Amino acid sequence: MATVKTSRGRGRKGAPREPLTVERIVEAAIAIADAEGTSALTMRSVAAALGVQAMSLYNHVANKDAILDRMVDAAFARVVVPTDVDWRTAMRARALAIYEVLRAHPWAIGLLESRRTPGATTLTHHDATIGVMRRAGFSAALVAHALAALDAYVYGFAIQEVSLPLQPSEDIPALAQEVLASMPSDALANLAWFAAEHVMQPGYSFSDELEYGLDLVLDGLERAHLAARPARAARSKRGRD
Amino acid sequence: MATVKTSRGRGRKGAPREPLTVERIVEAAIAIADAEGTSALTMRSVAAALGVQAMSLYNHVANKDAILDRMVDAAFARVVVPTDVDWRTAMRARALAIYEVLRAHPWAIGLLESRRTPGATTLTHHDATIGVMRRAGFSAALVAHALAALDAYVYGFAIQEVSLPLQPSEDIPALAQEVLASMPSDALANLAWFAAEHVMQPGYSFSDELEYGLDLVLDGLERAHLAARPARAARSKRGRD
DNA sequence: ACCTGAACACCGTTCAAGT
DNA sequence: ACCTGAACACCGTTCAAGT
Repeated sequence: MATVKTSRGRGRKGAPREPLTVERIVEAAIAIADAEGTSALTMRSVAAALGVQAMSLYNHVANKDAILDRMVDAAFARVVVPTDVDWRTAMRARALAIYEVLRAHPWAIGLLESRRTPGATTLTHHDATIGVMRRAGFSAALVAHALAALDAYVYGFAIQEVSLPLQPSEDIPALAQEVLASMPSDALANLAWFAAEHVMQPGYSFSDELEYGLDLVLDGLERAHLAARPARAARSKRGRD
Repeated sequence: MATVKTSRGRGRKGAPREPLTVERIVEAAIAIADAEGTSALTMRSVAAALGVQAMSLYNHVANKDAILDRMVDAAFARVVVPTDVDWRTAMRARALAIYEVLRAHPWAIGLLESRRTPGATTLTHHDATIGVMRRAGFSAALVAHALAALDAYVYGFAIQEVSLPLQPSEDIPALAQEVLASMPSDALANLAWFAAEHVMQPGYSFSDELEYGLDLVLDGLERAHLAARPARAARSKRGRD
């Protein structure tokens, strides 16, 4: 079919300007998933974006699953854990950074579930995170509580936000009206109350809920931390670390 | 190929014993997803389980997406919200029930993300949930906080659990050892400390973390609830409702 | 060593044809 | 009204062949 051979991708010297690498493959895959969603992410589409045939990818990655693993790792590489502030500030910043990544790359949420082999980046990140709490005097058990609770909350919040019926810009009140109209009016009286009282109010935005719950969890952890070691906590107020 | 026509699925009277319905299709789809995962869930596999051709399904459902929507709705139909107990007991039971559903049907977690059209069951469930808090005197804003925080936590916890590297029965300590051995030993000192101190301890089970974080969130909500209406809360201690 | 055409065994879905 | 065979335009992946 295609009788014309393009010379794109080749420099003046005749050598391939951009040789195919795992990094370039993952980069192209992320760009496609960001722009068109995971359903558009196929071996053929990734290859096409790189000006290559689908089968060439198999020279650099084992299969599509390997690409998905790398994509998650690459996305989370952007989450930095601040180490020069107190644990609460650091863990709060980390949670918000993870949330931003999941917002920017919604496909990462769906992929979290199926990826089971943490990359080097993920391991380093967790090491830094644990370090923040360890230096603040957290017991290993409390570190486990904090990691599980904070990550669960952020992941789950991102999931909820993605699965909302409509984009933020669209008319949520209108949808609420329509849904309510389709049912016996008194069957969903509480939902109607909630919609009228809250969801349909002018400034409503689900995203605003993120920090409320996050601070709820951080409050609880702080309380547990102080209860476990009140002496040292008081001592560290005046002095080092 | 298949020259033998079976008479299974037909009663003695010659009439189809189990006519194809949306309910039977969804039921079969759930059974397949539970047993073999979503990757085994195809129009052809669902049809085969019902002793029918793939194309017959289209007489009862619009497409595969419609089946997925129905599956999520059917799974969550099993979550009941107790209405004869105080709000905290009710919301705690609801959270644990949702968690149980997500554990029993791990495919539901992955589907949560993409399903955007709530069914009648989902709406009724939310109405009952809002009712529990409304009757306890929650403001609409606090109801929103509670719903977002609790659901985020439970969904996120289920996601984390599914994405754990290994099944509970397998040897997590062994994996931890292997991972640590593959890196420079001091590069992941905090992770090593955490693993030795906590993950590799005999009784370790990630599932145990669920209730800790759940109670953390419930504590925070209770505090907010009491702070917002201390007078009425005290009054309801002695008396009606 | 890296790239590729052709092919395989699958998908979801359409359509015209059967009863 | 409901079921179906054949076909379409896709998938991920293998393999033998090219350079």
